[in-house]
Amino acid sequence: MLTMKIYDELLARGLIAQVTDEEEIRELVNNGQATFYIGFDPTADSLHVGHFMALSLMKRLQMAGNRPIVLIGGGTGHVGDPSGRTDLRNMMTTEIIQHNSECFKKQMEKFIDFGEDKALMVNNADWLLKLNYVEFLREVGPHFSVNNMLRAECYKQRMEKGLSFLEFNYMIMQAYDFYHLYQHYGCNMQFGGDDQWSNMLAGTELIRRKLGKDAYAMTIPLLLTADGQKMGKTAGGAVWLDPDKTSPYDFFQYWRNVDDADVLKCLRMLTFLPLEQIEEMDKWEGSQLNEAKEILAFELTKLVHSEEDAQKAKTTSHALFVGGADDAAMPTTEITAAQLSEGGISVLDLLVITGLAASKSEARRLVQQGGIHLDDVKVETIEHIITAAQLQTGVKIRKGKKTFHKALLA
RNA sequence: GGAGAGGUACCCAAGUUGGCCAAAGGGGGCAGACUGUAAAUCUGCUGUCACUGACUUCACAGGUUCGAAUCCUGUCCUCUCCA
Repeated sequence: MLTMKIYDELLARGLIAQVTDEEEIRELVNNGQATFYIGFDPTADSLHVGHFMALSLMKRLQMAGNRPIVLIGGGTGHVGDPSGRTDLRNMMTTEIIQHNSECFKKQMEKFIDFGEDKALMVNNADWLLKLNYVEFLREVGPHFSVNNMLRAECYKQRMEKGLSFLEFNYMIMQAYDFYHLYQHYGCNMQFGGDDQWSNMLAGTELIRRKLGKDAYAMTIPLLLTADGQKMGKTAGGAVWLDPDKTSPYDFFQYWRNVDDADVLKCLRMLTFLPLEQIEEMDKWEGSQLNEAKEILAFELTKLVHSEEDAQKAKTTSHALFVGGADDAAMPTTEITAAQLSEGGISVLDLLVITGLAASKSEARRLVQQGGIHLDDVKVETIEHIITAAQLQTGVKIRKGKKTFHKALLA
């Protein structure tokens, strides 16, 4: 087990979905001879769980001696990838793309070691944005068959809903990226989510046609829940890596609450725990899985935030669910004096201010349905008032079974 | 450019003989029961607010009418076929 090479470890962890040439890739990767890239389009101002999986793959490969290139899609972001989407992406302005790229960069530096030429970060805006249309068309256009492109899975789904020419070009841009990186940085491999498969193949194809050289591609399975949903999505949106967008506690809780059916898969794919240890957990059943979930949550919070944050989140989680005192990591909202009226605040207002309810109507419903507890006492009436004195010491609000929030007087 | 179909709430989708429509149904989400901070199941809720009432919604802007998601005009967008 200890001598397991990286490729087989990836395989064992379920991190390989499709490969262009298994033997070659195994060889390259195991011997640390791959210079590989993964592209990240700056579609938001923070990375999310989906990106995390790619980053952790990158890290694994880097530890095995391979050289990663992080490609920020500052250029492709202007076009928008239609893969895996049923609707048109909104066009982003150049300013937003730049801002997002910066945010990505900061977050990534936490995972990947960019020191001493061990890894590279490039932005395809640097070469894509200055392309000349006609020149570009003549350079790569002849190598793509529209007939073939239309057959690609990623476009098929869009054929019914409509696909604009702008998006149709995304594949070509990405192929060109690979070609560019191959030429300038000796990048011989591309990794990405399974939904990127056609785009990645287009790249290897372009390299073969233009240079007569071989390049490889490998995809990671999409992280799906047992019932086929994309992982890392909540009703409120994505689970972000930015602690200001998703607090370490909430992040911890997200993983603490995954389905039984998904725990082992997540442990294998996302954590760096030794496989032996994970296989051990695979034998666990029933409520014992709760322990596995906690390990999962702890490990991931540690990776994404810090060991300290993970410990805090865990302690708080215990305090809230099994009893205990330390609830330091509970999301907290400070109430200002200006938000009080006559020395207090109504439950409804409080719920809205803390974001536990999106509107007063929702807050009212929550209370009426018995979903709100203040310091473990059920709120019986929508007219309930919380006094300034109570806020002074801090009020623990519980919404439903597992959402906790603290309100404190500023 | 021509012909046709269509744009309804978070998503899908009814509703177009004008009032009984804040708008069926499903999904999702939230809450309650059950539980293991799981799944499945059952129940309720799911536009906003000053909530037994009022207000704003059915692509957008106008119009007809006592009254419009439903009728008329214009605009924008999508799909299908033709070019």
